[in-house]
Amino acid sequence: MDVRTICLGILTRADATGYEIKKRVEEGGYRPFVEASFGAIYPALNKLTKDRFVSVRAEAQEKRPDRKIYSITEAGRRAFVASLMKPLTEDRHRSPFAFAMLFADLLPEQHIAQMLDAYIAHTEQALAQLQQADAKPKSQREHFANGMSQAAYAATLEYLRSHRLNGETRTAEAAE
Amino acid sequence: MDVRTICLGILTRADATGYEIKKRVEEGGYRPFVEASFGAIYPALNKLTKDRFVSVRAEAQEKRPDRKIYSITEAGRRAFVASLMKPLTEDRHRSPFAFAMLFADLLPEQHIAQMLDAYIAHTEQALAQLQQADAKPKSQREHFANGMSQAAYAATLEYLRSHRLNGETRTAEAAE
DNA sequence: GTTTGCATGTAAACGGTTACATGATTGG
DNA sequence: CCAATCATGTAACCGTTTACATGCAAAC
Repeated sequence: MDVRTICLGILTRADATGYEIKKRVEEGGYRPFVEASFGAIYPALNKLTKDRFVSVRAEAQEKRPDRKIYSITEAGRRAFVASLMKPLTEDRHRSPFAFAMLFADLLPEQHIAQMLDAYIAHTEQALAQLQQADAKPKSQREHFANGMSQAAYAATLEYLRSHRLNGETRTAEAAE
Repeated sequence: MDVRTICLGILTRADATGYEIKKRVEEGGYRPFVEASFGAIYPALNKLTKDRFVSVRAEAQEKRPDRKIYSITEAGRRAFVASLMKPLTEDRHRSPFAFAMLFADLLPEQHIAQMLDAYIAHTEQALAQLQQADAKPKSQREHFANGMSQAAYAATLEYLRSHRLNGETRTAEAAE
């Protein structure tokens, strides 16, 4: 999902500025499977405006840049739906942690333990954020998508917790 | 994990040509959390050679380009371990499917069903591949990393299967 | 008094993908 | 007969990240 499509999606829910779009991507139900930085969002919004997929109205502010509030147009809605309808690209799950684990035999035992702790903590956080987002009233579909992510995170956590000590024990045995 | 690091990792296991590195990334335990294309691998190997992290020996072949067999050097091993030791970047899970599901209310019911079926089939395949890779003798660590991915996939599948019909029923009710 | 939040934008650099070029061999 | 496998490599292009520029106000 490129940033243009992400922007269109967010704008189907409500009008927003570039700044607000970033916030919405970070919070709630969009994370963890989409991302967008300012450097990508602002140019994307300009291109969408040129293409007439969104319209802008500026709101003057004192001592601050004007708020540029974007709304999706009918053409934008059609383009967005069209992009969801055409065959989706595959999920891409890049995990430096999992990759590192494959080579854990090259790493000090202590460091592996730290990495595991950090990863578990991080996954717990992500899960908590998803649960929080889920608490707010949502459409059934959003609930569904959120639940899918929660299921994956919860299973990962359970696996890590139950295999952590085992792994250490086995390594200790192997060291004898 | 950039392609250079991925190449180094593969080469810690065994010498390989660029072509073989690609194959090993696609098969077995590396998928689904790493990827690398030829257009990335060959330049990466050239850079690694320049940096003395790998060495090459060419094997002449008739009617085919020479096989260039790469070996990791001591310096390469150290660089690889160092890159695993420094703070890892976060996992990035980009899921066009999950994103599309968030906006499923904009899509025809039939199309959603198709997307779900395709995604379930795809996830089943990925899980099967992981289980297959796991059947071959592996180090404990590789088994651990593989198991983590399997747990996540299995949980996702279970979730999708158990919520699929519910989703359809609810939608049918909502349509009345 | 420093950090965070608000608010927009540009430009250079980066890493990677896609398509192309070349071409014999084997298997369906 | 066509597709896939083996085998390397280049070049154009793409989207994105990162760093920079600007600057007030409120909260801690």
